[in-house]
Parts: sequence; C-alpha cells; structure tokens
Amino acid sequence: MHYWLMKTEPEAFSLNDLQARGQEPWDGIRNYQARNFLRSMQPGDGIFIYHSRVAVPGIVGMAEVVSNARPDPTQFDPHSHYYDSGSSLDKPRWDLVDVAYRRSFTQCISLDSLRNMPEFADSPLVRKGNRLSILPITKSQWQHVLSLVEDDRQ
DNA sequence: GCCAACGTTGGC
DNA sequence: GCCAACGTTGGC
Repeated sequence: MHYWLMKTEPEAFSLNDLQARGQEPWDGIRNYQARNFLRSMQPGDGIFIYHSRVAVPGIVGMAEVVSNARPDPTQFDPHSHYYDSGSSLDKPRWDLVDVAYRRSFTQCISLDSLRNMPEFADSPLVRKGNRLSILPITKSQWQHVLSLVEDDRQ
C-alpha cells in the first residue's frame, strides 16, 4: 500500500470529470520518472488529485489505483496527441494505470498551505520548478492532509 | 499570458 | 558524450 499525488489541469480533465466517469485510464504520461512511479503502483494505492494551472493550485480530493500498470494505447495511435513513434507494440515505452474516483474535498488544500506544512518540506511538490506530474506521498503527508479535511467537516 | 525551470533531442 | 536548442510544465 503506497500513496501518490497525481496532477491534472482541470481545464483538460478535472476531479469532477473523474467523478462523472467513475474511473479513467490515466494516459498521456510522457516522463520517465513519472512512468517509473506508475510501474510501481498497485491496486488499492491511495491518490491525491491535484489541480495545476489554476488560480489556487492544490489537492482537491482523492482517488484510488484500480489496476496494475499496462501499456498506454495512445502511444501507438498516430492520430493521438500522445503518439510516440519511438515506441513499439513489442517494446512499449509508456504505461498507464486505471484511476477510480473516491472523494472530493469540501475545500482545496492549496499549494500555499502545503508549503507551510513540515510534512511537505522535503516533497518535490513544493520545490521551485518541479514538473513531476506523479509523485510519491508519505504516510505522514497522507494522514496530515486527511486530518485537515476531517477537521474541516465539523 | 508570461516566463523560469526543467527534460529531451539531435548535431557535432 | 557534450550541450545548445527546443518544447513543455506550471506558478504567478
């Protein structure tokens, strides 16, 4: 059981979109470090969904890994924005996992507030210039964020 | 919409 | 194998 954070631009695909669909193949990851994280994911792993490129970027809710990593079909499709001519069917370069909706937080846990949490001091998430769209979350980071949203409900 | 920071590509 | 050029990410 591991925890992850996955970024998405809500203009392209938001947590609400995930909620509407129930689950979604998380395709289009074209960064080797992020891909390696995908490959280490297992069904049942927890995910924080993070909205980027918005006025208040931050964690907006939760999802769950519901498949093992498998080849991302968009890499083989010449008409796809994510097509990769350097990849082949017998040696796929890019993977995806299926992600299922779990929960929307009543209030976004903003990047600004994450920066002020000691739990996130060492996270790549708060480092300037960080572009990783998938990154690991520690148990203490997970629990701390959850404690904030529980408090929020009272 | 700007642009700093970063990862990738390709010429040499 | 270096590194300049390029494309992309994502905060602001």
